[in-house]
Amino acid sequence: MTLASRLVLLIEDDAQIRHVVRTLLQLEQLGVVEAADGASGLAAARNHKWDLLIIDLGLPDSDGLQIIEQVRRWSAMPIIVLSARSAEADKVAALELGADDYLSKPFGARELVARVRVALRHAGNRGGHGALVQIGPWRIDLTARRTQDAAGGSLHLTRTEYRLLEVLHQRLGLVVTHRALLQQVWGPGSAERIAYLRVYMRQLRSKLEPDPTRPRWLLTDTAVGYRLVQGEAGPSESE
Amino acid sequence: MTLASRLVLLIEDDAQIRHVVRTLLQLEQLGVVEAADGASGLAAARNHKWDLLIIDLGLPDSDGLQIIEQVRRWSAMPIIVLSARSAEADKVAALELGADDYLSKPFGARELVARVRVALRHAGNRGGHGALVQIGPWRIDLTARRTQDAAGGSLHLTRTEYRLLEVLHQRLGLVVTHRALLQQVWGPGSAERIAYLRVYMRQLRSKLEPDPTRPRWLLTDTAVGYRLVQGEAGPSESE
DNA sequence: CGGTTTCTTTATGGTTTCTTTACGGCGCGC
DNA sequence: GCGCGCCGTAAAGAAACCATAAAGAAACCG
Repeated sequence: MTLASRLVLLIEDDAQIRHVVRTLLQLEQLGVVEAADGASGLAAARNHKWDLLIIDLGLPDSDGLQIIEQVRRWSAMPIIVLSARSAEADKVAALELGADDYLSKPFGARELVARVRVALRHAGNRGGHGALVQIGPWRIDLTARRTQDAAGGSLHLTRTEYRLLEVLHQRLGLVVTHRALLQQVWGPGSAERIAYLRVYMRQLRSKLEPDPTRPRWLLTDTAVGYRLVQGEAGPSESE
Repeated sequence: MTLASRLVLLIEDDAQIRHVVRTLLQLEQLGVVEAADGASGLAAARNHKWDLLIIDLGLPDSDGLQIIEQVRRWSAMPIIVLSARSAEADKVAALELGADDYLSKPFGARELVARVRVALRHAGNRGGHGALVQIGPWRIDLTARRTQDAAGGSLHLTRTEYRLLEVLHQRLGLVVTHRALLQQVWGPGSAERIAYLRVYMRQLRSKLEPDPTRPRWLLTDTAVGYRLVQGEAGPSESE
């Protein structure tokens, strides 16, 4: 997850429609998870943080309206309703319960995509923070590109430095090979320029590590790669 | 803020539809102002602060799509489109230009009301009223578009400047990428004109920052974007 | 319609960030 | 304890990026 892509939960019993919608959303660079019935859909809705919920009202096991009501008890995520029912009363009911949009089947592919974009546009305005990495005194928000300590002091890192931390953080605690780092940070074709890594690792250490000569969080695996470990304590010193 | 204080601008040439919509909205405790053509509608849109714009695409004097595009240049207010055209291409075009919803005529009264409520719900969630930004000596009311200091002195900012601040404020403290800023301020298709950003950031800094050379609130993230930070102290470096 | 504000576009010089190269140290196998 | 590979460190040139000024174009307002 280089750029944390957005995640959509799709609750729909008809496999064919599921496939169509999934394909459309994936073309929009969206991650899609499917649920085929209300029960598993509701469970999935609870277990992750979604950027959008698309739900069919005509589910076999439960009423889609009830699911909307449930979801709205704890989440403000955008909800788009798909439905075979096109009666006005159905639309009004869904919208009043907290849905943000309502499409009657059959719907056009491009219209669906456009309305999904609108929903995400709205959601995008609610700014959220990403995962925090803790390195010594520093708390690093990789998505916001912000690095602060407990006292509120801030530290400036460059684009490449954040990128490197991002890749290391994807494999938190595990070693990332030179090759993998170079490819993910500098793109394919940079696989042999290990010198970059040395320069940037040093740079990061001198910015983040209290004692850059004895790193506790940005660790070297000689001849293999580098590794990021998290936590206030870091690996204990053994002198 | 009560519902009664919300104002809706209705741009629609058909007097009959105007009457119907006005009646429906007034039953919702909404204030309604009507415009019968595009030119006066656009003028009205500029001259007041609206909570919602409802616009017919089939205006005699101008293209409704162009009006949407214009309005989005300086305002993020919700826009609902009414249209006799029900072709998918029309819907997609309107939604992509920044409309939030699209109803084809004939539409049901209750559905219109429900969708209006959804639009206002979104607007209500957005930042809220009295979104004040404090930058140095200046207190900026983004919704009212007024800028004053403690002594009562006022400062004039242009539409684009306010819009830029608005977008930055939505992600207060976080980086907003060049691309995101350009798209949200200048519309889609302006993604490559970073020069705009440079010019306007400088303009804002020279108006707002006590020392524009050394910005404390409007910060640059080289090769990434810009960010707005709030607070009297400003950023503190510890490098 | 004419003056004024606002927006767009371009050129220049300064700053930050990236890349490249060189050198000394450390550890490991011989 | 010696050679070899790998690592950390430093620094300087190159490239990318940014702030600034200024002027022409467009939009706005009376």
